[in-house]
Amino acid sequence: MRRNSFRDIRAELERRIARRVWEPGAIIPGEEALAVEFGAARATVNRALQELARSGLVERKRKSGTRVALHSVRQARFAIPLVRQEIEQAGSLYHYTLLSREVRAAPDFLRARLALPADARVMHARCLHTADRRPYQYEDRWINLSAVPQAEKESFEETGPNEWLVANAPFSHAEFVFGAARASEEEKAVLQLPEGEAVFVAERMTWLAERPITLVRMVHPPTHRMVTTL
Amino acid sequence: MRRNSFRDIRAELERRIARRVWEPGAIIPGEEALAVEFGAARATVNRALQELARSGLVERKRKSGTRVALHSVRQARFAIPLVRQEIEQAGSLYHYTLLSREVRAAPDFLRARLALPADARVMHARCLHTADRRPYQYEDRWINLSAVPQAEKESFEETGPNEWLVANAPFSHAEFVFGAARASEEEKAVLQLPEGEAVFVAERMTWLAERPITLVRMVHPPTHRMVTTL
DNA sequence: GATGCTATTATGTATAGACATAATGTGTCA
DNA sequence: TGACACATTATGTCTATACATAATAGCATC
Repeated sequence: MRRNSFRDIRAELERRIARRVWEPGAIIPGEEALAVEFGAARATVNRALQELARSGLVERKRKSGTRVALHSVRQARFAIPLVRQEIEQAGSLYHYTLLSREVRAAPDFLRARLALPADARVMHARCLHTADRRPYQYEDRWINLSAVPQAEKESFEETGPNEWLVANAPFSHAEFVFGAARASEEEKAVLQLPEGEAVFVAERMTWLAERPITLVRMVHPPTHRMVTTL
Repeated sequence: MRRNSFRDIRAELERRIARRVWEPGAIIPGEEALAVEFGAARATVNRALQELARSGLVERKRKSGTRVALHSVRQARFAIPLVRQEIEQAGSLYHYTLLSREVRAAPDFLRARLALPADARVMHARCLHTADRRPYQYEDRWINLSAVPQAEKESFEETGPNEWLVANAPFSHAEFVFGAARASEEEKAVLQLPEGEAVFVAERMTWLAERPITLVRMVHPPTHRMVTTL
């Protein structure tokens, strides 16, 4: 019969926001008042409110207080699966091919995007992932060798850099960019697309504690769909 | 010169994982031991570790302890802003135009996707959202009038159905689909795109407690980027 | 009236101590 | 040997208290 766990408090606050007990934009009672109401410590209420703030349901500002977000800018989650898993879960046959692998100085665009020093050495790998022998994803990857020096010893003939990095170079922070584009000549050739076809492009940059790890551009045929639920 | 804030501790733990002080899969010292090491309370260390666990960098289990995650299969979140906010936050001028509005029987494809009965009546609205007078998003929306009957009274001349629905029809469940495609004739005309251009397509279906509310197809020019961080 | 200091206030964070809970190990008994 | 109760242990959570910090309002000053 405990009503004072931070989960219970969070759930009750969510309920009140959903039922419009507190209108969007309205200021809700302070931590102290809620603590009294729920018979809990302020720290417990604080935890509940912090989680609501993180999920975007409320906005908090010192001195001002906590208010229900105006346009509940809700957040959706999507999983970041390995290509292999994604394909095998769909019941298809996965196959990986390394197209090229090269160690070189970082090109300017890469240095700019990952904030690398002028003399940075990187690995550039291009790969193709197929599902049932049909092109599924063209992977164009850059790895910062000063952050992941062991990568230089890897051939990536059997295992792709994606799987290798997941197992050997954890990351703490990532940035994703999704978009559409017309297929470049190279993409058209690798993915076996007709002239002028559209492609779905996902780019990912990852860092581990401020150190840039990798930038990858993943290009899919236009049949590809990224699905997520809320 | 305090090194005992939970942020400092979290950062230091991230650093050690990054530098392989603790290998992936290895068990790291317990909260008590870390608290002594950092000269902080156990609760502070706990908070740091919980955040690392939430971001997927470590896995925690009672009694067993905390270990560095092997395959950090992770989830990213992305915000779902209103188009207007998205545009205004970028410092651009937002403008909305209703292209068409029609009440009709649900077409077959819609009945299939939203599981509507044969006699379902729906509203079909087509809108254009511009940023600095340039086409930004073409919105093709279907609203289930049996779930949201008040929508029939709305003209949607001034306020778009998106904003109206957010304020008037809460949803409990949603499904998102993202993809790329070649612009259709209609999309090409509305978004003023050259022949054969690619478009970024986002579709959203929402339900309120099993009742389908709306299906919307949002089409963007290929310059559009959906960005999210982790 | 504009500027800048100061008090106030709500949230943010840290702490010690306590108890809860889940997973694991261990010993007992049939 | 196997089932089951019990002890152990690391994480999970709550409390009360204290102080930190950001944002605001009000006052004083120029």
